[in-house]
Amino acid sequence: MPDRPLLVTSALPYANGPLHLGHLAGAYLPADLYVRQQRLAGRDVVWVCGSDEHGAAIAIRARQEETSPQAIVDRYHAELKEAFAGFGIAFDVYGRTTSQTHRETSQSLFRSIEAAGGFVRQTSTQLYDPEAGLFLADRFVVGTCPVCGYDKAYGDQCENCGSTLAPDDLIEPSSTLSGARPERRETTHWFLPLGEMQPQLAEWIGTKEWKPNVLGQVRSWLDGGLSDRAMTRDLDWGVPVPPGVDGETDGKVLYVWFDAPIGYVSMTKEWAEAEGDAERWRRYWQVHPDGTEPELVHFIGKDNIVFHCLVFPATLMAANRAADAAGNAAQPDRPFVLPSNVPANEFLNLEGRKLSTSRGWAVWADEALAAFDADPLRYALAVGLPETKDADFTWADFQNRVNSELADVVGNFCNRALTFAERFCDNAVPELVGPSDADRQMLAALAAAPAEIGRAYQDVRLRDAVAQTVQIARLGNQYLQETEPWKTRKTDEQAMRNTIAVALQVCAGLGILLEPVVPGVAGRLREMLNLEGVRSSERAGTDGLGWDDAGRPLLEPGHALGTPGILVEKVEDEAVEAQRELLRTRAANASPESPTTTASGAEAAEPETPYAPLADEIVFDQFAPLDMRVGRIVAAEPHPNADKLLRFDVDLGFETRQVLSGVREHLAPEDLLGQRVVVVANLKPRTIRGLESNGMILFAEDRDGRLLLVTTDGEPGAIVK
RNA sequence: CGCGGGGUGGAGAAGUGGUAUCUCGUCGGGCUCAUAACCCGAAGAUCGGGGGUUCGAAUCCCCCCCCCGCAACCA
Repeated sequence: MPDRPLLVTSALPYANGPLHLGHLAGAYLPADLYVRQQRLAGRDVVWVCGSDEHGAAIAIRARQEETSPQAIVDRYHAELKEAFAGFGIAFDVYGRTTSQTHRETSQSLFRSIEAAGGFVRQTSTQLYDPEAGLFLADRFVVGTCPVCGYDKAYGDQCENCGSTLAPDDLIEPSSTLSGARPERRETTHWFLPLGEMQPQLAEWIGTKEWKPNVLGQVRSWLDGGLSDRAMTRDLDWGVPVPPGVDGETDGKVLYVWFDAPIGYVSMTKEWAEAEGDAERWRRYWQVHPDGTEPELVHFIGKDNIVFHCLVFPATLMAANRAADAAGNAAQPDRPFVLPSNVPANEFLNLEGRKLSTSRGWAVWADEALAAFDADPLRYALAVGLPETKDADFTWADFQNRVNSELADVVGNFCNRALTFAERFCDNAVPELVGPSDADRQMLAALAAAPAEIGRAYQDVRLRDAVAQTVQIARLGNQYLQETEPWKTRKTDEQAMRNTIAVALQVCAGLGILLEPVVPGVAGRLREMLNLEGVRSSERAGTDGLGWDDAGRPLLEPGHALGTPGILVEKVEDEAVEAQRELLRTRAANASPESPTTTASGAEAAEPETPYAPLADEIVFDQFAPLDMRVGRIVAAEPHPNADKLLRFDVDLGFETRQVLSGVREHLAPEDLLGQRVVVVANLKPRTIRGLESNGMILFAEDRDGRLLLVTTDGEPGAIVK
């Protein structure tokens, strides 16, 4: 069973931002640990990843920054690749979805599914921006509300009066992208008929023994009933819908969630080409002619579960069905395998708070690597992986784990054995003669380690695997304490030599067992031991000493050792304090909670986001209908039935009324109490999730999305004009 | 009654019917080969709360509370 070829994937990072510790802990470090161990164990494994470079978010961002999407993805692809390399994340290939191979692969898959009737086409009318040359989502259309005359109503609804609108209802509609007047055009998209495929998917999922968080999520989707999903978009950035399929393909691209997972396939192809055997990718993706199935494992964060457990498998099923239907004898294609495991991780918090890149609450990979080696970071993340629930990364914890476990237990144990050998055994491995019970027990524990720890890796219980590895060094320390070579040196020299011989064998074993977690440390340890011939954990192979060899004595008697030294440096207080300070500073500059006044806050770094363009000119008659009043907030509390809403009682002088506002994630109720704010008082009341909102409180929104109160000294009820 | 995951000594975790385990931290002791490291011992948990099933419940059933994610909502 371990002989089945293994393909591992890590979620493709989206190429519009840099890498942070949360990403690493979710889909990359776990996969790296898993894959390195499998490679050491001699497994035939390929690990693919790459940048996801398509999608509307990148296209829109390029427009806003007045640059090309290609320029954005080029920049972040290079950054991501470098950050991964810095952390020792050893993919076999790191590709990108803008590559030619990927375009061909995803188009060809699309075409064959389409040809076999695997898609359903559905037509609808949508607004089209003739200037920008693309279709617009409703919210990218603004215009004047036919109900209240508000001039910045969106295509789906008016934020002023609450009317639900269709883009067609707007007076003077314009595109937020180009300002052009949108046209109505018909558009047809290709849908994957998930509803129809549900029985197949359910049957397939039913046989799985995946993590509870994954299965729970998937079952929930199935119970709710799957609906068909569009696999194409009207956009000018992405893999074009292949020409030649039945239907209008102009201006249409594949939906990112259709093309990105196929990236796993295309990147495997690119890997195979680089290996000099272009057809070799099939070995890891398709059922072999002899019937053996490769294993496919997706490492992802919990936010990607539905795509990897339902949508992508459905795509592969559709492709397999298409291959069957084609019945093309000339090119009989073998079926794709479906994922055998999807070990999705939960999320990593930072210092007790959720990560938030916009609020500066994140540890960026390059910053962390500027301050620390990759290994200590890898270790601390690995022992605190969010495997079963969200985990918290703190710098205090990082320092503590690295110092008291990696340095004190592992590093110091090796240092004890090596320096003792240097001082009292001529820096060579003594011969084991007439071992004691303690010696035998220590060697037995070492012998059992590879299988036991290997099982933890195999089951993707990575925290456990790492803890068990450290446990070997802990046993080593106990063993040294028990056998007391510093005493037997004077009373029973052979006993001392036996102790050192055994301790050194344990070190040698650790030189392999530590490799998946802290490859740099493991390499240095092997150098100090002068232990050569261990196979690489960075690419698959069977040459040299492997995982299972870690359990047996690897050092011959008389073997000359290298130069002992400090194996793991401690993390100094100042270093972690500097990181905490960095985080604090950045968060203070970005945090909406920080009570900085306008005066002192003005010194803060200016965000790079451009100002929103000025809206179209209006005439006084359009402004006049608004009746705005000063109101004093006399009660503020969360909406009982909505996560983002606050409920206010506002005293308008002549009456007190209830107003709802979607600011819960920006502002704390207690900070708002007693404030005098500006209220749009003649807005038509509307009920939202069970409570009526009678007016609208005005807020100022910064360019980075922060909300601030618009306050005034006026008395409640005062007219604002 | 939206859906899913989780709540175990100060912190982080293991434990799916039979004396509550491990790591860190704390306190006490020991050792000196070693990175003020290591080893031994102790204190510390009525396993989120309440009911129930059982000879026996952290574990099974019911109700409730809290945290995280998804969905909804953001006048």
